[in-house]
Amino acid sequence: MKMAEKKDSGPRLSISEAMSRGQLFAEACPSREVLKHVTSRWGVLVLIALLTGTHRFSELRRRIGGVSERMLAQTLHWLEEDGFVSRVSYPVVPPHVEYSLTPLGEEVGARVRDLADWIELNLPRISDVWEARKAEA
Amino acid sequence: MKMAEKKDSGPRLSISEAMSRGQLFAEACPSREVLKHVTSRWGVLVLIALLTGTHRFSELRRRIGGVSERMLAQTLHWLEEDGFVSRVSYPVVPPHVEYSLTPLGEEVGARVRDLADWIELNLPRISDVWEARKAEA
DNA sequence: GCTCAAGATAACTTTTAGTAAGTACACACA
DNA sequence: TGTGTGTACTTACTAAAAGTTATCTTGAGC
Repeated sequence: MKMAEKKDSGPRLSISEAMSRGQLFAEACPSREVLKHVTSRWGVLVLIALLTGTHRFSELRRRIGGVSERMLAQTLHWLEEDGFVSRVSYPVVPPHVEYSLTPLGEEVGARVRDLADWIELNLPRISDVWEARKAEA
Repeated sequence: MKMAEKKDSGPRLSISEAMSRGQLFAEACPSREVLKHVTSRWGVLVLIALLTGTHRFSELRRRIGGVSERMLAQTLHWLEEDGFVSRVSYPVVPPHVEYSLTPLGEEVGARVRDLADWIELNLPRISDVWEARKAEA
């Protein structure tokens, strides 16, 4: 873990470049934590699912194929802590909890959906690349 | 034994629902694989870095704070396989390899950058949420 | 001949995600 | 009275992924 050349190892960004491009390239940037939650495997799907409105825990679980209860709970907790998801719990038995997006969550969710939509729309172009690579191998 | 024995056979999406919202909610959707590469911790940063032009391996390594050689190599390999990154290797010693975005990579990179930019721009709003939560605890 | 560089890779360790099970309580059914 | 069901978690365990370290290659420079 020897990072002796600290002065030389950093990115050579001018102040203006750093301001325009942000701090994401810096290791300790707090944005990375948020990005990690938002772009996590299940975070993406939770945000997209909640863009269509309020959902209960088990509705989300059924809708998002392959997610485990543990991961769904953890992902919802992350997104709630970052202020993207609002959690409303009704003190009834059996438990009834509703999850929805905050205004902040709707904004970030829209970007995530754009990215996901692009990928789904362009999947044929991507799988062409896969096929071409297989053919030449 | 207490849990329902019936294995969850996947989301019950009608064809029209599936077509309108895509297959991302289905467990076996190939888009998820692409999404995983694009939204991976280092994939995001590699795409954004390459949006500014061609870079060599060690330039990327220096620019993206905290990435290990192994992870950078793996991420570049994923993105190359998906057709987002073009790798040009010059047969010289020491090795000289240049990485750049394909047209496909520029398109997806733009979406990723939009998302990352939103997060950086709105980080103050998010950290307000963190602060408020800390204060009430 | 020794060291260095750049890019890659194999062996090893730590962190994270996924699996299975348990919890509490009301209601339905028998 | 007892069994079973649904809901929203939580905990303990295990499989998988990410991260760390060491090594390889090959010609140039010392």
